Amino acid sequence: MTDQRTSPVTLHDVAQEAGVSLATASRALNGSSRTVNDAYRQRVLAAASKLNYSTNLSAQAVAKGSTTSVALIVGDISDPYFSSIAAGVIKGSDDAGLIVTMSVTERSTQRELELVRALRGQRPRVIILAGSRSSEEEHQGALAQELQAFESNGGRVVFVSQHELPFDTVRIDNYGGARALALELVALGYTRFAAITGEHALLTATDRLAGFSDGLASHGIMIAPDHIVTGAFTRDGGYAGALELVDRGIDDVELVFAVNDVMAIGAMSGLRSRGIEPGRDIAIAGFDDIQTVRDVTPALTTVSIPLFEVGESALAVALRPRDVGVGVVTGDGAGAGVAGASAERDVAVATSVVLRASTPGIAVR
Amino acid sequence: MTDQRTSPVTLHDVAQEAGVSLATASRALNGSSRTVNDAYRQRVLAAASKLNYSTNLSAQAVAKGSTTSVALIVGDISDPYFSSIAAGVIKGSDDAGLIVTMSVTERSTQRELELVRALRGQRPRVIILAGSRSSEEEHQGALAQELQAFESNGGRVVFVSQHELPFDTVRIDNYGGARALALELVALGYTRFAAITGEHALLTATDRLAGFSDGLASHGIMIAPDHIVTGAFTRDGGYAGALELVDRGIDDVELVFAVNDVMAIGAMSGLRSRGIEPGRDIAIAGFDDIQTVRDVTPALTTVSIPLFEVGESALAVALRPRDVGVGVVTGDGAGAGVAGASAERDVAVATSVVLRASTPGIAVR
DNA sequence: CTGTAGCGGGGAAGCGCTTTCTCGGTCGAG
DNA sequence: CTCGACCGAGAAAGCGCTTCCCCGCTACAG
Repeated sequence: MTDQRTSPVTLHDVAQEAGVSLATASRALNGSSRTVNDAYRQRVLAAASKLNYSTNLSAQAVAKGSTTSVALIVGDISDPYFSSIAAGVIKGSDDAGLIVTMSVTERSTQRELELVRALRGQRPRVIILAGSRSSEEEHQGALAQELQAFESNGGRVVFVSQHELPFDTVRIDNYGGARALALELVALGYTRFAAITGEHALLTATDRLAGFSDGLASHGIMIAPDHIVTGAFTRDGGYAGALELVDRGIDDVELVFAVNDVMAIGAMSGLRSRGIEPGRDIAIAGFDDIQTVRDVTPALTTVSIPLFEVGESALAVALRPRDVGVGVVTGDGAGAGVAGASAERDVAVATSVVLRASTPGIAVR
Repeated sequence: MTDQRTSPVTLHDVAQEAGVSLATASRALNGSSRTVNDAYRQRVLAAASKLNYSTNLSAQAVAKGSTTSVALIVGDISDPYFSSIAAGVIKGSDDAGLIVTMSVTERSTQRELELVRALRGQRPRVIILAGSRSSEEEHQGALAQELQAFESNGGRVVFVSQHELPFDTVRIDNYGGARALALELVALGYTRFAAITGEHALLTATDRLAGFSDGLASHGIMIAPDHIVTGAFTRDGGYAGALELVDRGIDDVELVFAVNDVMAIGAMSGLRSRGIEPGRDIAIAGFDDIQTVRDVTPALTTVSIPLFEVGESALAVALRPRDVGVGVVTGDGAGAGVAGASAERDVAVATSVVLRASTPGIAVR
C-alpha cells in the first residue's frame, strides 16, 4: 500500500493523477475565490487523499505572501504563569486555524531581542510577547525598532502585561491588584509587613510592589526598607528570599508578600525550613493565582489573574482589524485613557483578590 | 530613520543596495559551500543590516527543500509534566538552531491525528509526540500510517514514553519505576493500598498501575478491586478520585497511590476536604516528580523522571544521523559520539524513587 | 441570429530564495 | 609566454504553490 516513494507528493502529482491542471487542483484544495466544477473537485480530492497529499505550507506562504503562524515568546515555559497564558494562545490560535510557534527567552532580555529578530524571518501573522518586561533603555529601543519593522510589514505585535512600548497590549493590572490586596490585608488586621520582590528591572515585580506599598501607605503603613528583599523571579528565588528575610530578623513581621505565587510557594518552604510555619506563625500572600496555590498548605492568598483568558485575548487583539479610523494614535498616548476611542490599543484584564488560609487574619493569630 | 515602507525587504533589495548579484548576496548571508570575497561579503552584510533585512524562512525552505522547524505535540501545555518536557525540547532545539512549533491535543487521540496531518504540511524536520499514548486500535493505525508517510519523505518521528509503534522513542520506565516504588513502600511497612488511576486507554496510567501492583504482588500483597478508582489524568481527576475512594470506604487503607503527581496533589486536597490529613491519617505517593511536589505539605513521595532531559534527548534522538548504515559520519562530527550500535531506536530514561514526608512509614502511624 | 456577459479550465508568470552552470579572470607550472 | 587549473561573480533555472489572464463555452437578451 504505502509505496516507498522518497520525495513528498506535490500538487503537481495530484493534478496529474486527477487529470486536471495545476490551477484547478490548487483551487479545489485551497483557493476559495473561484468555484470549481464539482466533478473536478471530487476528482482532485480523491487524488489527493489517494496520494496522501499534504499542502506544503512554506510554498503556500511564499506564493500567498502570508503565513498562518503565530509566534509566541515566553519567559519560561515550565513556569505555570507562562504555560497558562500559552495554553490560551494556543487554544485561540487553533480555533482560528493558526499554528503557534513558541520560543523561550529564559528571562533574558538579550535573548528576547534575538528571538524577535529570528522570528521575523518566519513572517508570522502575529508576534505575542509574554516574556520579561524590562525597563532597560537600550534593550527597549532595539526591541521597539525591530517590532516596528515587523508591524510596518503587516505583522501584528501584542504584548502581555503593561509596558511602555507603543504596541497593542493586554494589560494586567499589577499595580491595582497589589494595591487591592494590601487593602484587604489591612482590613484583616495586619500592620507589619515584609516583601520579597524580583529584580529591579522587571516591571511586573516593581509594579506589584509599588501597588502593595501604596495600598499600605494609604493606611499609613510602611514596609521597612530592610524588610524588602530581592531575588530571582522563581520558586528558588522565593525560597532564598525567605531565608534572607529570616536572617535579617523578622520577628515582628506578620505577613510576607511575595510578588508572585511561585516565589510565595518557595518562600513558604523556606520559612518552614527554618521552623516558621506559614499561616500560623506568619501569613503569606502571593500574586497570579496559579493552579497549585490551591493545593499547598496553607492554601495561598493571592491576586487572581485569568491567565488562560489573557492568552486568548492576546490573540484576539492581534486578530482584530487593524486601526479602524484615520486617527492613528501613536506612541505617547500610551497612558491609560486613550480618549480618541478609535484605536484603543490596550485591553485591560481585571484582577481580583482571593483570600485563603495563608492569611487567617490577625485576630486569629 | 525608519521609513514607512510597507512591504518586507527582500534579498533582491539587499543585493541591489550592495551592488552585487542575488546569488552573491544569498551566499554571503546564508550559503556556506562557496566562499565569497570578503569585500563583497562586507558590503552585503552592511546592506542587510542597513535595510533591516531578515531572511524569509518560508522562501528559504521552499528553495532548499527543507525547513528548520521541529513540531512538538503535547497533551496539555499547562500540565507541568508536559511543560517540563517542552522546555527540554525547546532548549535542545534552539541550541541546534531550530524553531519549535507546539500544538496541544487536549488529550484527545482524535485531535492528535488531525494535528499530525496538519503538521505534515509544515514539513518540519522532526515531529515529537509527547501527547497521549492510546491503545485504541483504529487510532494507532491511522496515526502510524500518517507518520510513516512523513518519515518516508525524510522526516523524523520521536515518541516520548513507551508505546508500540515502530518509531524512535524516548522510553520512560513507567512499569519499573512504579514497581520500585511499591517495593520501597512495602519496605516502609505498608501493606494495605488503594490506587487512583487514569482512563483505561492511557498506557502511561495502566503501565504504572501494573508495575505498582506487580511490585506489591511480589510480596503477596494485592489491591482490592474496589480500592482502585479511575479518573481524569488531571489534578481534578485526582481530587474526584479521592472523594470516590472515601465514599467507598477506605478506613483500612494505609496508602493511596496516584498514577501521577498532579492527581496525587488533587487527591491530597480531596482527602483533606473530607477531614483526612494526608501524611498523618493516610500516606500518599505519586509519579513524575514535578517541581511542585516539593512544596506541598506533606512533601510528596514519588517516582522521579528527569522530564527536562527527556525533552532534550527526544530532540537528540531525532537529530542523530538516520540509520547509520554504511557508517556515514557526516561532516563536522557534530554532537555526541554515536559510536556503534547502529539502529538502536529506543533511548531509555531511568526513573528513581524519591521518598518524602507523605509516606512517613507505617511505624510512625 | 448576433452580441454580450458570465462561468470556469488551463497556461504561465510570479513569490523570495538557493544552486546549478557558465564564464571571465588569475596564477603558477612548464 | 602559453596553457590548464582554479576561483568566484552572475545569469538563470528551479522549489511548490497561487493567481492573473486568456479563452472557449454556454446562456440569454435584443
